[in-house]
Amino acid sequence: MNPKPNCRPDSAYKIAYPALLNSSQLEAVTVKEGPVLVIAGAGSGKTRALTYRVARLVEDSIPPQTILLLTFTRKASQEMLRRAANLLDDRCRSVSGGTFHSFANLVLRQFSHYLGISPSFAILDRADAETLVQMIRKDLYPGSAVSELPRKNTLVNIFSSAINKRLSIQDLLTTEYMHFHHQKDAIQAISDEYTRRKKEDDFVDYDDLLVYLYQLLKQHAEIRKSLGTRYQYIMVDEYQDTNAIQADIISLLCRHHKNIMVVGDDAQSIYGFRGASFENIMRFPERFDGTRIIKLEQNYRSSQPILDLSNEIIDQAAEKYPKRLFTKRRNGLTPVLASAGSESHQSAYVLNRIHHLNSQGLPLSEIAVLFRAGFHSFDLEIELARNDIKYVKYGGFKFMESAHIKDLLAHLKVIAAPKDRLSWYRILLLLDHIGPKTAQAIYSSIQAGRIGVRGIHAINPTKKSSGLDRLKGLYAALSAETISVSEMGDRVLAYYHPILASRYDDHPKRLKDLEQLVSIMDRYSSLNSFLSDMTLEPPSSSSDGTMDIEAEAEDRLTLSTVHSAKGLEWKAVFIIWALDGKFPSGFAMDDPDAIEEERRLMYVASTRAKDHLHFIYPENVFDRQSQLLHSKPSRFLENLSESNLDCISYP
DNA sequence: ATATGAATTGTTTTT
DNA sequence: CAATTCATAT
Repeated sequence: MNPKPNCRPDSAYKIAYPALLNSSQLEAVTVKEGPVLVIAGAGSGKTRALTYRVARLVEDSIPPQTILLLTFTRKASQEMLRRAANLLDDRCRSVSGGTFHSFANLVLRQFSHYLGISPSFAILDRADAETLVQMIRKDLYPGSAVSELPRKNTLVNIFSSAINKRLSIQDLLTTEYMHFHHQKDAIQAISDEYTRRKKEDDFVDYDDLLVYLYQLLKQHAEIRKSLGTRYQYIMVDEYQDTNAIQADIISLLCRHHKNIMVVGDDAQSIYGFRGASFENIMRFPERFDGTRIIKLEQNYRSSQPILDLSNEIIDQAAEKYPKRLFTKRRNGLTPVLASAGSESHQSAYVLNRIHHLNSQGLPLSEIAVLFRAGFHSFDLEIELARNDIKYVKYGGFKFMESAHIKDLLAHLKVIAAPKDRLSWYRILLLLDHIGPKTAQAIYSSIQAGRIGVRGIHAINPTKKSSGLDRLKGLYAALSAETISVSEMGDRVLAYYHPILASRYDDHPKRLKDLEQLVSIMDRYSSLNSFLSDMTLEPPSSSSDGTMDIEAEAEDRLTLSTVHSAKGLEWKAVFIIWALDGKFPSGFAMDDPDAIEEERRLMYVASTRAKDHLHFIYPENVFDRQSQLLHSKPSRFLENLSESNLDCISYP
């Protein structure tokens, strides 16, 4: 029944695996070769299993560099490797780990010439891609009324979906964007031009990272072999949230050894909007012959009542791997569904319960408030501040996308990638008397010089522009050979500060952000790695980065979108805006697949809780978007057994 | 060509 | 309600 893939006796290992793991976990940890699919329910110790497997492989004398651990965030892989190192020894720290995107970045920088792209390509984040698309739209269809073409945000969504779902733009428009179908030629033309300009300006967007990596592996057998040899043992976490390209990358990477373990939970697939498909995990065994399937079903996190409710929520899902979570924690409190009169009552309810739990000795760090969308917590945040409760917020607002941060980074990006047109435009447009036309002209002459950033010195403005002189001064200072990354940050900030002050009324607040960014730079010795990290793994919370150590020491409440709460757990969890039309989002209402994803999202939310679980919804909320009055609780919480959910009214 | 002020519009989730 | 687009003055 329990195969022993290793010949060494248990006693030969430093770690007492059999004593520390249940039998399914142990199987996942000790199986060494071949394709393995681990179906790991919420809270079933999948992180634990992966961590121990890393340690086990290393203990079996596998060179750590040949182990590749692909995770959803870099933080997740770092945490696992840290834990593995604590279990065994520091060798585990040299295991290769990161996200698909960061892995692709690494490989592409090395092999870019095979693909005909520059090794110093700049990575476009979402906002950059939108800016570029917008420029193209203006060039190709000048004077076109707003309503004639989709907005830039929509255009980028279309391009990205097409790639991630492996559809042509034409097909995608017929299936998902019928209302834009009559503009298919224009949309296609913009897409083609977008592709062309990315090539021309050495830009690579998020999707390109994956597509290029795929092409590299597909078209160049020698690289496939070399990378396949370099990475002998591959593990992928959160496999339910990977898309078709990522699955193909995995296939190619392990074509020669088949040592691939993927771990995931189809019931927690919540990134469909990004092209993730739980088909991936469902069809893994078909794709890899002889796949061993291991199910982790014992839940170590939640009490039985919380699990009963969660099981009931997911039971109504249309499609899933059959599994049933169980726990030994028989006793516990029944989850509560509270209807509040208004949003402020909802906040009052949360505050009230937090005070109560806190006074019973539960630290704030063991409590989280979760919600569907970032802005859902605004009212609560005001109340928390008023009551002097410290919190960290994850998800929603994107620090990296605020204008002042992008301004500062643009000044650094052109040092690493002097061709970066978008950054140059951004820098130049900040100066007085320089508009789009002048910026374009200056950009052209900088490029004509072919001497990188120094090209700026050759510019002789027709009009007197003190701004341009200051800019030249900045780059003269920055081109000193010995300057460190954080010194660069200081210089740019000193240069940018007057511009900041003249543009924004709230510049003191923004200055603090910038200072924080510069202090993050302290940790980097290379500008390039700083810049890649900032686009591939931007700080995820309002107080990420600098204050990591203090933040960990300080007792804070967590606010988070459900998406950003994936993989985490707390003793007490409050899910606010559990209102039909908010959660599920009104957006998903007319699409059955989208509703299914919302259901899984609710399942993810509820399974974060160990002991206390509360759902709250304000009654009678008028939604201007849909012109509807929302007054019912989330449909996922309706028609459940009465014994599983306590319904109350507040106040 | 650029700057400024008025009108309009569409609002998730994230690498 | 903030960000984007449009129209007008410099």
